[in-house]
Amino acid sequence: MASRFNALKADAAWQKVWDERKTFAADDSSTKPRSYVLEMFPYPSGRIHMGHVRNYTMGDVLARFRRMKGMEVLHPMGWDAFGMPAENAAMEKGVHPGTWTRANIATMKAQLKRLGFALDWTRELATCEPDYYGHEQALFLDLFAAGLVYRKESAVNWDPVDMTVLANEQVIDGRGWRSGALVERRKLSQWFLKITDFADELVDGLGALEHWPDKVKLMQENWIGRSQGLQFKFALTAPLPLAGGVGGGPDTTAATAIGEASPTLTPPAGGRGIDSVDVFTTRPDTMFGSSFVAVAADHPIARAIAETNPDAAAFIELCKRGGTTAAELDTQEKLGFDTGIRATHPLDTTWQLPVYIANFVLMDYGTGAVFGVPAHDQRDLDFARKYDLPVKRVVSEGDDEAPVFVGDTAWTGAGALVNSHFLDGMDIEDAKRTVIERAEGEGWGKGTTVFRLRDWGVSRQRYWGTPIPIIHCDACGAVPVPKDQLPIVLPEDVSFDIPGNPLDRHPTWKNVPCPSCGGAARRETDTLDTFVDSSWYFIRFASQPDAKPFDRTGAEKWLPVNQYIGGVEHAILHLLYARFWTRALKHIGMLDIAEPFAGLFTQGMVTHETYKSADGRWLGPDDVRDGIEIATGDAITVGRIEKMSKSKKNVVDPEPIVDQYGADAVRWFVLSDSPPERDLPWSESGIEGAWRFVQRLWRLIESDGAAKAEGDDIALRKLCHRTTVGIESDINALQFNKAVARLYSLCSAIEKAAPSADREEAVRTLLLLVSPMVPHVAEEAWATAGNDGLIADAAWPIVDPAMLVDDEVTIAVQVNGKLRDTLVFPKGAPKDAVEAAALASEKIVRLLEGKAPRKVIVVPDRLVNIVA
RNA sequence: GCGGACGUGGCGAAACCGGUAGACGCAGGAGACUUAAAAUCUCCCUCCCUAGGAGUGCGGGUUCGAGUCCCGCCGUCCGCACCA
Repeated sequence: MASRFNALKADAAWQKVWDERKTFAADDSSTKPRSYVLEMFPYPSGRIHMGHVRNYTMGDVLARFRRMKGMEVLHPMGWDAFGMPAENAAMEKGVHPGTWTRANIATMKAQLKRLGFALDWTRELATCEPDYYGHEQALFLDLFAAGLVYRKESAVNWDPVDMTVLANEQVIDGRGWRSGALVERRKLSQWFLKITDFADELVDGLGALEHWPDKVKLMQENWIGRSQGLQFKFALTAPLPLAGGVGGGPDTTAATAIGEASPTLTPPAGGRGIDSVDVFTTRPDTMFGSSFVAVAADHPIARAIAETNPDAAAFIELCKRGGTTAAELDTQEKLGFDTGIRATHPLDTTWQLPVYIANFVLMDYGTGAVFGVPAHDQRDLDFARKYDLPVKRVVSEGDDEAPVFVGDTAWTGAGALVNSHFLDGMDIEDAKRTVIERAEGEGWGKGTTVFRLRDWGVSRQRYWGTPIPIIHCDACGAVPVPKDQLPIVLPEDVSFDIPGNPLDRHPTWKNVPCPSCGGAARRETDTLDTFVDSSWYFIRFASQPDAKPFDRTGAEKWLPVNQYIGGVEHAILHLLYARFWTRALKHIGMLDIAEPFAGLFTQGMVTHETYKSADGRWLGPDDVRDGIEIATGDAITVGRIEKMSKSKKNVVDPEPIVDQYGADAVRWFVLSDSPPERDLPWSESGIEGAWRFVQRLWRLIESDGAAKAEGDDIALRKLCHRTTVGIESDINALQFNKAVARLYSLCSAIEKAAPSADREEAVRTLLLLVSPMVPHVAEEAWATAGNDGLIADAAWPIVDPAMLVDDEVTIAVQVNGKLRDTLVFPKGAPKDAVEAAALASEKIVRLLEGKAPRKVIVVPDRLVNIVA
């Protein structure tokens, strides 16, 4: 027998066997209990990285484990294959995005295969192929027919580098999430999905997601940003004439409260001018504390005034120049411009409030106008102090009920209403309710819910995406492409030598007859945001008929995904969109699943030390040995352990590591040590340790079974059963680091044990237990030991509960809570016997010096604490 | 600013419901085997003034007993950000 496990040879051999036998293909018609294990599918950027290896290894262990436990497991893989990098490559290298993407897929697929993942490759899909995106177009049309898709001209986030529109979610600190370029505001006609129709459900549904991290649920909740309050009108004392460009009804670019066409301004009966201003507040209880009204710089009132007032126009310009980054907002002073207009307080028509234009009011939240209550809002207080506006207390701060509020910290806490007429003495919640009821009764306001979430703009001015199946006709408007004409396939003959979208200048693809009237018309040349592609791929994995996106019954057999695993960077975007899409499909009756992902796990990143040369260049791990730069011989500085990134050069490419150590060592390493939700520091010595363990397993198997051993080893047998239960719970909780520790312990115990029948059985158990993690060496050993079939198909060891019971326990003996001695007792020994033995212990007798203990606490089978 | 998570040896980390802190691994040290090296095996490995004492970021508290619970600080990381 060979003394070393030849990973290179064994890996390839077993991968071939799994492939040929389609071992991991999921059977749709199986009657076994089902489990759908899914990792977020990769973007085919070129090569897999360690983050992929870690992500897919975790899912793989779970999938293999569940198969061994007798479940029918769906564990598929595909490619999130549309997107910008392919077009960038096209521009840089003159290669077609499709050619580049498909080559990357081939490379990465081969790399994944070399890691031995138990994937059902028969269901592989790539979102860039017409047999995927054609079905997506059909779904888009279904949503369109259901009224969940609409087109509107709107101010959008325009990324000048990527030359495309970004969703709000894709703008970070005013910059494009991918390009990092400063985002501009542009007006474009865009397609939107009505995610806001589901805003309430998307928040409420989070409550039922027991197996999601609280952190992610909280992030989604904050993102959706539901606020309940009162929307109401302040009447203006004199109508404001509408100047030039602002005339007519509600402004379509202004954000409105969700679910209502709430006008931000109301023309008076005569149809001329603005006579009121709508505001939204979450604190209607504080209405008697208000001292001003403030509108956003781009509010219709502000614009109307700017038409005739140059000072106002100048102030609006000043507001627009203000920065939007965190630091700028923090330091920016609250500025206002008194318009001279006065608003009438709805609860006291003799009370008039000044209307300001203010730089801290946002047009795209609520109604773009607020009323200020300085005593109970810090921002309002800063503003009031600056412009010398009244500061009136309406919620008592402890025992302070004085009407005039002094100090510079607003009181936002609980308290009883004061100085508020009919609200006096109520608590905040009662007062809110009372004011809303009154507003609704008197018709000047309405209880409303406002969301931070906006509708999802899905139009992208790019080539490499799903074509939006719409044709624009001058006579008929936007006409859906008839379903029998799907898929609308991207034209191959495109070039990327000029910036912009090649579809827009394609002569034959773009110009088509109108499906409705037959006249000359143009295809929509925008493509869908790639987040649409990833919003339903998990459904297509579960069911992939040719003629439709999925079969409802087929999909419902597998869905929801039992365990979804991926990076926390998708906590909002992808996961929110997929939750929305699932609800939208339910809404139109295509799928009856409440939530797409029953369980979610967000894994940590793979990190590595960083190195810098003497002259400050970043160095890669291969450039460095024993603290010196190999090329120059100079000493290097070791920097922080950080996420692997090309810019810091601290990337370790998995492929050469697999070449050198084999798939099992890599898999074992990424499962070891660090808890999976935390970052994993990659290290050369760590992978060597993992490789040593694989070899150690192999030696153990080789040394076993030469001659049939006889006899019992009850302790070892018990350890096997205990380890088995432990690992089951570790894997179910995705705590692979703990499972690894247990396996090391079992391995050591077997190595130390004398030959016996139990030891032989223990080796067999160990093999089964490690097989989800290191499947190649496990298969090789399984076959070498003469077992029939694959270990991948073998059953998980059965635990005998009787074997989990210990008959002896070690009892700690403490004096005043400090450990002084230990005693071994049969399990369940009577309290007084244990107490007597503890008090009789030599060490305890010496410590007590003859004094009687004041108290003795006995915890059965655990400890004795003597209080001296 | 708001919200959240986390702080345990040289390092990654364990510790069920408040009950023997540091399992397991990495690095390091000593020894065995070997002509030698590698591999492998055995032992040591929190700190200190070592019959003992101290110790889970710091300071208090509850308890027979606190890494774990409570209060107050300090620090690190993550998310959101003028959200009315």
